[in-house]
Amino acid sequence: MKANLSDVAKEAGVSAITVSRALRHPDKVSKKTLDKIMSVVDRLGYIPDPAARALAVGKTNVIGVVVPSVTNNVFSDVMRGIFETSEGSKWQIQLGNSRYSPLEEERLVRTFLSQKPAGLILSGLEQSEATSKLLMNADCRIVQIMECGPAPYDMMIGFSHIEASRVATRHLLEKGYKKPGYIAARLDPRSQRRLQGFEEVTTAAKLYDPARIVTTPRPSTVTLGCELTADLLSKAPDTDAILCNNDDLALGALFECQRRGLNTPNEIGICGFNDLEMMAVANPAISSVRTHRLQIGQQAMSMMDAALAGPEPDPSVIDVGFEMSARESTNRSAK
Amino acid sequence: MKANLSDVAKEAGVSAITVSRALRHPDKVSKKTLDKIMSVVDRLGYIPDPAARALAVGKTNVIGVVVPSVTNNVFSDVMRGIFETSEGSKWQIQLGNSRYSPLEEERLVRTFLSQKPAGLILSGLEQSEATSKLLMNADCRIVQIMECGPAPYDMMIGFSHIEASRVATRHLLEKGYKKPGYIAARLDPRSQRRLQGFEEVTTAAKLYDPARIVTTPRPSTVTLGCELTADLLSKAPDTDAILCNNDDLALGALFECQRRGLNTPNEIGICGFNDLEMMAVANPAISSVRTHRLQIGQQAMSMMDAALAGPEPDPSVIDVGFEMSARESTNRSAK
DNA sequence: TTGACAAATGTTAGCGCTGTCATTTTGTAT
DNA sequence: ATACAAAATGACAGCGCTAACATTTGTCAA
Repeated sequence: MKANLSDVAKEAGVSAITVSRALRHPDKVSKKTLDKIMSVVDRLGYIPDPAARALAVGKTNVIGVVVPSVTNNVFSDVMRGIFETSEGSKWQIQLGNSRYSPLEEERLVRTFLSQKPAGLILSGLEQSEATSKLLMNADCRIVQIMECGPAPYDMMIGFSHIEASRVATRHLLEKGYKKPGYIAARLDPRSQRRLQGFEEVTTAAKLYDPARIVTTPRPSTVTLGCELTADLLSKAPDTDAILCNNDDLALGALFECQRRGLNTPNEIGICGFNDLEMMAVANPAISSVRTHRLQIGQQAMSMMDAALAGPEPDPSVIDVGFEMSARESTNRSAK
Repeated sequence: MKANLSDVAKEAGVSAITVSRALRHPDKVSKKTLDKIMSVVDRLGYIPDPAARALAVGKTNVIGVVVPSVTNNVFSDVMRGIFETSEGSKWQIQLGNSRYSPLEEERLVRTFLSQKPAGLILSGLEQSEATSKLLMNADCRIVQIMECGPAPYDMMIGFSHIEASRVATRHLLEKGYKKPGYIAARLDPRSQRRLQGFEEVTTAAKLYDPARIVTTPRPSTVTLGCELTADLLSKAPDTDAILCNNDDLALGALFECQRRGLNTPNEIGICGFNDLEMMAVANPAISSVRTHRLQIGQQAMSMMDAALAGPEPDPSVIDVGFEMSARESTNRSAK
């Protein structure tokens, strides 16, 4: 019932390989036969079988994407960028959710590699030993996203998390906060580097106090932001600012402070991370570090496309940076 | 360099087909040879080539999932459910983002079908004419998610959006609100049915006023919730409650009302839709209609798995319902 | 007109796997 | 020991496509 290459070939009065060429390398076929073939393809509604092609060529059009979470706002933005940019191209995006587990990531990479993908997009700098080995020997292009660091497998796009949190911490200190705390959930490597940036800067300013750092392995939610804030404030009631590992927590922190009648920013400053759109419209508007999530997704896909299409993309490592979005929630002098 | 079936066969001293059987139908192979083959498989690190298998069998292990948005919280929860439940199974999830466009959905369905997938998971009741035709003739199982309605292609899991908004609207009326408004963004078919439920109930109660309905095709955000609320309040300043098409808008509505010094719930009630976790911790806590998004994803995948594994899943159409989460933001008498 | 070369098209074989059917081995009852 | 069925294994072909090489056709200059 479904037409295949030789059906089209027969109908067009040419050989199968000519049809194949017409479809894959139209410039290798004369205008006349090309037209004829195309009209037959249309008429028969022919659609090539990707499995047969994959078998013959030893490669697929699959680009595997491994993200640690599909619900996290950060990665949904990245994913959107990837999907948008791949649209219309021949690349077939295949998504895997590693749930922040290096082992699950390894399993996914294995599955993807068995499909002989054209490319792989992975999150972060560190993979399990085994995954690393797989990737080194992989016969496909690789883009690492979210972070910038040394020794990429291939290509890379992201920013420095430690530098971003240094900037946010300095912002709090500049605003005059003297007893800054830190709350974090789900300490993946990137979160840990952000915490590290906070510790560095506060230590240098002689304002470091481990009692003001509250973390949990639980996944981040707004509700958890409330709980961590409550925790922090019970352990160290004199805390005058909270740097939050992400915006969910920051919103939760704000809600919790409101509930306790603590004025933000005067009694307590709050700063988030990522700068989700809602930060700007909260009351008070919440300061945050803007990260370029959509752009990371888009450019990761563009780099991949470029690398697969032809000449090497230049550069192959991109630091997209970040910006401090200072708002009311840390503007102590205001009001 | 990479081992294939016959490498394993040679090494194990059997024929290729026996290795194939050992892997696919272990019960058709004697214990002794099975053990030998498995040890060789391990030693050689043999991984079957899915493309070759697909070509031989005329079917893949792919399950295509088409969602209208990868950033929308609703669908990220659904996706999480699907990914979680598929983990460990042989099914390979492939995700497509239709961006709420029936044409893009059609393109995706075409691409998926060309891969001879085992199954397809689609969002919503209505597809383009062409998509419908494709799906009717498709040689794979289909699960429609998010909504329940008549005439499923195959299987279905969701809830009644119109009934859900009727319940929410009645909740507002029961709480004594007399001039309820409605704000909505991105009017997909499901949003439209929710609006319809609101219109029905307010009309029946003789409280319907088109001036209190503000909609936009723009994608939903918290910021947009602020804007739509501002719009609504400028058009109909005496509005005493807002039913929001989703929780992003509801949070925006709350922020905007706070900014205007309007007390929620006394001067203005606010109700959202979906009941994202953050609704419960806002100040005041925001009423919403809880929808079972994770469950929809999980069960959609279970149904699919069951249908592909063996006997027909029963039932093949599931209404997971919803619950009204009444909170402070609509509790007029409180405080 | 002819030869030389490029462009266009065709032939053949094979990618790695599994369905079908044929054959061999094993187990069981007489 | 024999007969017979059931279990286990194997030979072969083919899924639909494309790389590599082979052949034909077309073009142009001498």
